[in-house]
Amino acid sequence: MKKGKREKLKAAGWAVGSVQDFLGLSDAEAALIEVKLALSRTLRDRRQRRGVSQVELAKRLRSSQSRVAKMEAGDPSVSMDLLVSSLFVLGASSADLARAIRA
Amino acid sequence: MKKGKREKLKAAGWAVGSVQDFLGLSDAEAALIEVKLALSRTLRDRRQRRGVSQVELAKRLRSSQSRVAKMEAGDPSVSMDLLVSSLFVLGASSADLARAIRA
DNA sequence: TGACACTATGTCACATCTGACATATAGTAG
DNA sequence: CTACTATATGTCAGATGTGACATAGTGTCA
Repeated sequence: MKKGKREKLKAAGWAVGSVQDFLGLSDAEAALIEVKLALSRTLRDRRQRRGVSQVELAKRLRSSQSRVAKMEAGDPSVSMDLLVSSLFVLGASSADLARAIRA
Repeated sequence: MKKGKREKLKAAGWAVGSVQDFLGLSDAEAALIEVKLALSRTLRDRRQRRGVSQVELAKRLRSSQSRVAKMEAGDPSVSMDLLVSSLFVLGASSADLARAIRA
């Protein structure tokens, strides 16, 4: 799977949909990126609402603050597995997850 | 994150929920596994309904038949990113994805 | 019978993701 | 100013995921 494209995307600093064909992304690639960005936003929102710091969340995940920052920044190096795990660690339910994804 | 636990799980051949504390899975770990298994089932169902073979799906994904088989078998070596990509390649929408997850 | 299509499972080299660490910036309180 | 907390960003060795391949099993059709 391609991944370099998302790097360019971030460099361009535009919304995903608007640069899809400029970057030559397939519909499936673009859809996946959009879902991951939606999870990123949901994660930051949920964490902040709960008054949890990135350091604290990292501890609960047995990860590191820098990785949490990357998750919330929509960094392409972050897997969907990690994003979803983080939401669950913050107490989200499957229904919450489904709601976050439904664009 | 842990992964060996899911191997045991498969070996045991039981439903996820029922062995959660036997394996010492946290709620978040168990929830993630359940979501991935739900995606597996949805993938097989969608692929079959569309009359697409594993070989054909693999071609569209630029992956291989064996990986598609592992996806549908709920193999722990398969990432959520790949499962979701596959659903999108099969024409699923974000709403379809959300529906599959809401277990 | 044999030939064919579909699927399952194991292995492995290589690509990607990961946690940890260093470091920088911004805000706030003393 | 200093000290502290929170967050961002880059790097890298080691862990995990990946496609490709081999091979086996199943069902179907002639």
